[in-house]
Amino acid sequence: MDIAHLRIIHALHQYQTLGAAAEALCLTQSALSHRMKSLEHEVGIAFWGKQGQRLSLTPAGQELLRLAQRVLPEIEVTRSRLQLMADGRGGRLHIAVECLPCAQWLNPALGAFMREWPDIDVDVVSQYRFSALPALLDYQIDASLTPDRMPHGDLHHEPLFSYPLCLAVGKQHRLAARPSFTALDLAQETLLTYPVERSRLDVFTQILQPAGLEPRHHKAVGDTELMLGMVASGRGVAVIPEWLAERSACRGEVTLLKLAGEALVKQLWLVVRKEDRALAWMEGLFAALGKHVPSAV
Amino acid sequence: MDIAHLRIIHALHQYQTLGAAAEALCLTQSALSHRMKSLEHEVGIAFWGKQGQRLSLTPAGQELLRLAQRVLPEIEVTRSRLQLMADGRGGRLHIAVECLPCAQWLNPALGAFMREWPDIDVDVVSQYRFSALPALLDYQIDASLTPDRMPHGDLHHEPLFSYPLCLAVGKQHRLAARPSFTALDLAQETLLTYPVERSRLDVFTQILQPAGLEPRHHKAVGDTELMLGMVASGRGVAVIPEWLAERSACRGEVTLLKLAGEALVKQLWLVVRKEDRALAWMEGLFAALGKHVPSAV
DNA sequence: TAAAAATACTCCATAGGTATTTTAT
DNA sequence: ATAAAATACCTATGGAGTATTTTTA
Repeated sequence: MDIAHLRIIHALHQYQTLGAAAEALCLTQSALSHRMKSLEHEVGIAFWGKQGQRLSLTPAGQELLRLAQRVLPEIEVTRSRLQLMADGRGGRLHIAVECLPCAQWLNPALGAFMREWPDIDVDVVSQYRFSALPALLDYQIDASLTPDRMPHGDLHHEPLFSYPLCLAVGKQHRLAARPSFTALDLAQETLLTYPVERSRLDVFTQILQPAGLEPRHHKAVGDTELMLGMVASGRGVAVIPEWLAERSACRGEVTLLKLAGEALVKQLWLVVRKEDRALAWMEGLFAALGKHVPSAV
Repeated sequence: MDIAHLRIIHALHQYQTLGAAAEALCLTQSALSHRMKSLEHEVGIAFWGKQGQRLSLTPAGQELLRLAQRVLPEIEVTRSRLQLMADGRGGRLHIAVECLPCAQWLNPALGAFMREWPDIDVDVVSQYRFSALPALLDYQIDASLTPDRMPHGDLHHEPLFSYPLCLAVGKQHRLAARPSFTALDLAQETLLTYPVERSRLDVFTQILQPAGLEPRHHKAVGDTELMLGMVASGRGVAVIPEWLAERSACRGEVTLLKLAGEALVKQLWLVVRKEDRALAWMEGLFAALGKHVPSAV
């Protein structure tokens, strides 16, 4: 049994005569007759009987017709989706986000892209935190938003924007008057971080651990606004991307200090498969994200 | 796009390697590779990428897989149904009933058949009252239960049983003591019939109209039990199949009179397409119905 | 080197065409 | 006589096989 058989039985039902059905299918009456006869021989049952000049479907033919009516529309949907993908107008963009604040920036930035490319199936997923690389290569996701490079010959890293990490402290904090901070300063503080392992927190990997220090206390806070609120009220300090804290700083709720010496600069990347890099809509995505670089940068 | 492509993508997903999938499909690895490549060229998009030795499905491939997962089971169901029909084990038996009392007899009689042939899709329909013949030839129904022959070269008439029509009157009725009745007797009565046109009522076509007579009153009653109840209480008389009234007569609620002269004998037929006549289950149906001939006959 | 997919090349099965016959109005 | 399906017959496409090459772990 083939899709062709379903097309034939469906067209016959629609156009009543084999000739008309054949024309609709860009085939000849003979071809349709042949094809269905072969299936009839294969399964050993007739699909129609001659009712004068008319053909009417036997119960078996009606069974086949029902299958056609269920299945053909689904096939058409898939065909057109594949066509859209092939034309570069449609596609799937499932983005994995590794860092929580990144998602906060990403969502509004995606809005413009989705308006411009309505046929792209856009989704943001936060699973795959550690396995973005294999997930990308395995086509489970189509892009990864991350501050860390994941070098691989089949992957393209699109730079989005770079930004310094800085220390947010409350207005009244003893460090607020200082222009910069050191690892030693942190050792006397209550440090607020996102609730992830230390190995994924730059404060530890880049600042504290190299100096062999520990913060006085360490509290995990899941929400950025909440975290900045705690900083504002003096209940801790936090090392976060400058652009994330900028708004709070403007409102005068917190003060931002750069790291003493060379500032700790991070880079945000969008990692995609090389094969997808040149797609028109992928270029569109890069452009749309480029236009949403945080004003603080 | 073909069912084969869906089978391939499905098997690949299930067995992980093309070789294993090919084995499951009784084909070679080369065949699967070829076939999918040709579809890839046709629609212009790749369905998988090599991930080392492993193949992983691209978004397009996943789209195709989803179609396969939806569609293949439906196709299998239809295939097995057609196979059942071809083997003569399955099939469809939609019976049109023309006369209301016939249906009352039919339903219990079908029970035994359905137990014996569980794969037959049995249904009783009361539409097609006047168009049973074309509906049969057009495969809209598969059998017609009727007291009237409908001669046609492609139809087979299976005789079920014959039965006399008789007049049911109340115990206290003036005719109750008589052994038989005439058309003239009816002219003075309130006649109860089923709510259908006169041309389909034997009382009129066979008895009253030949004698050029009319009943005093004529009331239509849809339900047999109700009708016999009205007869029992003297509110009318009814000409009905003897086997239908037999139960009430036994209970002494009504008295049955034969038509004077030669009794009016009817025959119940099951009309089916000649091509279906020899099917094993059709023979089974005839046998099952034969065993349910009303005891009164 | 082993295991897998892709490719080159060949073959033949069959889908589909043309022309004709059959069937029904 | 017309309109439709079935059939006979032919052709060529393309699906599937074997053998080989390429890729990767």
